[in-house]
Amino acid sequence: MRALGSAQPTAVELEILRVLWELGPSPVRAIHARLTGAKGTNYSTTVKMLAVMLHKGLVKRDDQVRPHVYRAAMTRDRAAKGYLHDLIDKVYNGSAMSLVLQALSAGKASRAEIDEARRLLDQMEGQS
Amino acid sequence: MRALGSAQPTAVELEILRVLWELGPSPVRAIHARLTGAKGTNYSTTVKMLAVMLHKGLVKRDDQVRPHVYRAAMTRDRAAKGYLHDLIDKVYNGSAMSLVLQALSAGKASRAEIDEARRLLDQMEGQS
DNA sequence: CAAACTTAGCGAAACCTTTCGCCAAATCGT
DNA sequence: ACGATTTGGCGAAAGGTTTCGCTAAGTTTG
Repeated sequence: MRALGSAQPTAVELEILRVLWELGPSPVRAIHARLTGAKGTNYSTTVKMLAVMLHKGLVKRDDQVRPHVYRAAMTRDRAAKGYLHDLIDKVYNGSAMSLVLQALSAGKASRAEIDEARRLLDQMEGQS
Repeated sequence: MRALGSAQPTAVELEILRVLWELGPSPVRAIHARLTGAKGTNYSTTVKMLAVMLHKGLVKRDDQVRPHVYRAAMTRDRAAKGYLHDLIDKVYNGSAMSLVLQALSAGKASRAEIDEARRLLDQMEGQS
C-alpha cells in the first residue's frame, strides 16, 4: 500500500477531496451530485472511488448514521503542504524560495495578501 | 492522447525530466546511469520511457547523431508553472496567494531570495 | 571482415486507476 | 407488511503507466 503521509491523491481522488473540502462531511449522494455536474460518471463509480479512498486512508466514514457520511481525512492546507513539498522536492530540488518567486511572478494578489507576505518575509529575516 | 500543454508528467517521467534538466541534452546511457542510481530499473525501461515521452512530446530527440540525444521539451520553470497552476486551481481554487503564503511560512530562504520576493511584491502592488 | 559490444525498438506482462453492471441490504411510502 | 427506491459493495472490464525479455540494427575492436 502507498505510504499514507506522502501519497499524492490521483486526479479523481483529488476531485472528490475538493468536493469534501467544499461541502464538509457528506453522504455519497451529495458528493456524486457535485462530481457528475462536471463529468458524467456513474453513481457506482463514486461509491467505488470512496471505498478505494477509504481503504487508502484519504477519507473517513461514519457508518453509524445511515446514509454513511464521508469526510476528508486531511484538511485542504495539509494536503496542499504535501503537494508543495513534493513540488519543491521534485521540480525545484528543494529550494522552496524559487517556487515562491515563481508563484509571485505569476499571480494576482490583493493588498491584504501582499501585506501578509511582507509580514512573513520580515519574520523570516528576523529568524536568520 | 493527452493534451500537450496541460499534461502533468507521471512520476517516472518527472524523474527523467529532472535528470535532463540537470544534465542537459543527453544520450540514454547517461540518463539511465542517473536513474538507476536511485532505483534499479533496467536499461530497456529507460529507453521505453523515453520513447513514450517522445510520443507524448515531453522530450525531443536528435537522431542525427548516433547515440541519440534526448532533451526536455520544456524548461524546468515552464513545467513548474504548469504544476503550480494545477495546484492553485485544484487545491486552492484559484488563489495563488494562499499558496505563496503556505510556501513562505514553511520555507527557508536566503537574504537574496527574501529581497527578490520583496521586489516582486512591490512590483505587484504597483500594477494593481 | 568477424566477433563482441552498444543502442534502439517491439510487444507483452504486471501493476494501478477508473469505470460500471449487477446484486443484496437497508429504507421509505402507502 | 409489501413493493418501490435508495444505498453499499463485489468483481471484473477498460484504460493508462511502468517494467522488461528478446531481437535487430549499428558501432567498435582485433
